[in-house]
Amino acid sequence: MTKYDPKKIEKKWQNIWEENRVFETGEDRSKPKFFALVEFPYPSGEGLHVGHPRPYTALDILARKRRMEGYNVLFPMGWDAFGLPTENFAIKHKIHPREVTRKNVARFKKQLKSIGFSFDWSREVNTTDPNYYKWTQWIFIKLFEKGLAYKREMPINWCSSCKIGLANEEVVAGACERCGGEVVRRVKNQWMLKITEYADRLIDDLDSVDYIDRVKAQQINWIGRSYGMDVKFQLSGKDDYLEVFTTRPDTLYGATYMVIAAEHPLLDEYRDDIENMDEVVKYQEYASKKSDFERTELSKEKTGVEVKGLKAINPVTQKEIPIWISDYVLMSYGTGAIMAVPAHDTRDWEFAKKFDLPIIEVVKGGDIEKEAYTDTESGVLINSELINGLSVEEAIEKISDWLEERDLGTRRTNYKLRDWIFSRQRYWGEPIPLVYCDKCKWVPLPEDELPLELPDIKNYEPTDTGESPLANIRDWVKTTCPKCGGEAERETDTMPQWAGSSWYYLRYIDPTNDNQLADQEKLKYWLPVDWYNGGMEHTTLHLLYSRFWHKFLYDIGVVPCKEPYAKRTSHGMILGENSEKMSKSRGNVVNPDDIIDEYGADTLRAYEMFIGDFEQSVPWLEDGVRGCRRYLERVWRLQDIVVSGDEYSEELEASIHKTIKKVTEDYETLKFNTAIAALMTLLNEFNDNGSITKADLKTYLILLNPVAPHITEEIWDIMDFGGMLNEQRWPAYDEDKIKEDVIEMPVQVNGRVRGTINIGIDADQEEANRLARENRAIQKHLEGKQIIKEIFIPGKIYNLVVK
RNA sequence: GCCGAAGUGGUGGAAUUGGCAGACGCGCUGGACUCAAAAUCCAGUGAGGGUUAAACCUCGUGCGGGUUCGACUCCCGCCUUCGGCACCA
Repeated sequence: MTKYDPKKIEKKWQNIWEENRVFETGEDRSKPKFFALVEFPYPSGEGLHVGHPRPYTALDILARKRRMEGYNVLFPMGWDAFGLPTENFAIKHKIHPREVTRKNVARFKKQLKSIGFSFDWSREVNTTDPNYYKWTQWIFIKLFEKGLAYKREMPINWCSSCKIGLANEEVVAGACERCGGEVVRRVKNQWMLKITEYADRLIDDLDSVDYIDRVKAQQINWIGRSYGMDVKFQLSGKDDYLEVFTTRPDTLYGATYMVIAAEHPLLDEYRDDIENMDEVVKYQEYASKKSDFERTELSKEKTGVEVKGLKAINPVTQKEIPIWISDYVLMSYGTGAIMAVPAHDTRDWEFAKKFDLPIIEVVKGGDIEKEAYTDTESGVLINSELINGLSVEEAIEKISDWLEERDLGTRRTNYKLRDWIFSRQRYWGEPIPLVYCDKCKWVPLPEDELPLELPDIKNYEPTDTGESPLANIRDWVKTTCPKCGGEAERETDTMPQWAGSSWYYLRYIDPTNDNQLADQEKLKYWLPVDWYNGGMEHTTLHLLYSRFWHKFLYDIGVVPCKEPYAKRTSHGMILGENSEKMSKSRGNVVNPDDIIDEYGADTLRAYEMFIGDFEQSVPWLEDGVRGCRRYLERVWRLQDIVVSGDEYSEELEASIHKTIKKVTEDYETLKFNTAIAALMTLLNEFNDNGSITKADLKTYLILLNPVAPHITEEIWDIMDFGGMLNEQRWPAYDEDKIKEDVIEMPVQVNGRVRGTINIGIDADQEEANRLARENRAIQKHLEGKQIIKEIFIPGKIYNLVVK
């Protein structure tokens, strides 16, 4: 027997698969289809680390298995290649981002190919390819035409020393990552997408898809739908009011003051009435330096300033109450103002205690001297004239009706979800294909002018006015209006990286179509994606954005179904040996190239899957890699013990059927670690048995093939089993062959196992009792005791309770 | 802080979803083979007690309570770690 030499056989089989186009997807519509999708990577300069192949191997296993089960499988790969790190690299090293991307993609592709994934490379897409982003721009224009894209003033992070806008990532502890300068919030006119218009559908349609529960929960909570009221508080002595959103109008009698966001427009409007404007402005400056995240931290000390000279009137008590500003109220949620009910809200309570504001209990049950009473679900209203004695639920209804009758409030659904800030003042993104004309305002480019290509420039730094670098190319910016032919200027903002990744799965279906995003018939056959696996870190942004775009495309008749992904699962992260996140700065990054070089791609794949629960994060341990290599060596040596025979060995038959069942089910439920453990167990049984038939080995190789495709193909070939392994049928199992007639049943006395009895699978309690009494170990625990209760679970356990 | 997860031997993890805790692998210990080493093979391996050896007993799934004949699994309250928090992707 030859030596197991992964270097040789892996390259060999990768070439054979490629030459024979084994994994290219056909259009055989008679077969059931299986569209398996993994999140396409961002081709960073660092290349792959061992975290990347984890989800890819998982879905590769499913793709390979489904092919053997007779499915027409689409398993594609591409590049999410626009983005900030490439641009920053380009700025630093004076290399065009296109060139950086080209190199990175080439490296990634070579690495992925060396792992032996069964991707259909003929369908590769790249978001930075003009033929691709033509359609990203096309979708944006459609959104614009349907009124779902609009411009609005939004705060951005502004480095006061570099004079450029910064990504959140570039702001470290309130300072600019590049220069350490102070970062403040500054408003900028930004393109926004109305994802909020789809909020209800994005929640409700989750009922129709098979996503793991924690993904659904995260999406629902992120959208944050709540039912409540907009309540008007009249401004004292003014013909104007301050509106708040509240989910608890029943606590209105307990509203003893109001808090508005530091950016609330009211402050500007009534600046002449405000007696302490200096103090207010100072606080506004203070708040502008904080992110929303820092502002809402509960643990921190509450800060705020009373707005003197302005008062509001509580609509039910008619009492005048003060208005404060504080950074715990955000302009981006609700109306940017709250009615504070300190007795029943923790933050309001802390604020009231600190600034000595009145606290009025309106729901009975807590001790408001000690803390806010917030767990009010079963409470009863007090100190609330109109609704005293009512339950919270009844009180909400009654007071809401009362307010609506008097035009003091309106029932409304509110969302935490905010519209999507779509503009970036950056170079390396899709240009927004709009033109501004004084006469016609914003005008989209006609379809035949797409793609609007990114112009070549030398300097990628944003301008010091905060505009994108494109604004400096006057020739490019100056254009004519497509509508009236007059003078016009191009939009210089680009799109965020999310744009290209919001619809890439569609392009795989028809990657070279020049006339439309994808052919209708093809979309009808392939959609929806049957199984989409990706990281939990993409649950709220990418996944939601792409569901939003898909729904929009459904609305305009481009795609045939409401949801893009029928099923969504999620993998855990692979950590470094020190159990910390792999990163260059921590120096714990493991490169798959090194693993392949030393142990082979099959070992890498097997370890990636055997390492632990697929859905959990887990540290990478090189010792474990060696264990998988040893396992494959043992598989290789099975060749030594093969004897002829087209039937399963009698002694192994039951185990083989059991393993087929276990492996088949475990692959489908992402329990790759236990599938491999079962294969290891069967291998041990093979070796204990001393010999195996050809049939035993054939089935074994097929079951292992999705995990370790190269070694199994090679053994199949050496054994001359005929054809290629990847063309074989997935084995079936026979339930009758697995069933055991007699089982070893544990017998407990007072809940502790004291022995086991061999008992027929269908035996009854009487039989169990007889056998248990015959068993000496069990007998010992029954002597001199009285049986007061017996629990017998057929086929499982027998428990005797004695006294 | 808010939302979502996780916590089991020296170690990665397993446990048919309330029924023998620790499958499978790693590591370690001992043995075989070898001039020797590596590789390979065989045996052992949760902790404590007990025995010449076994049997056997007690404890044990982050911490504290609870439900149950029976809890890693369910309930209540904590602690710790990880993912996300909207311009990293």
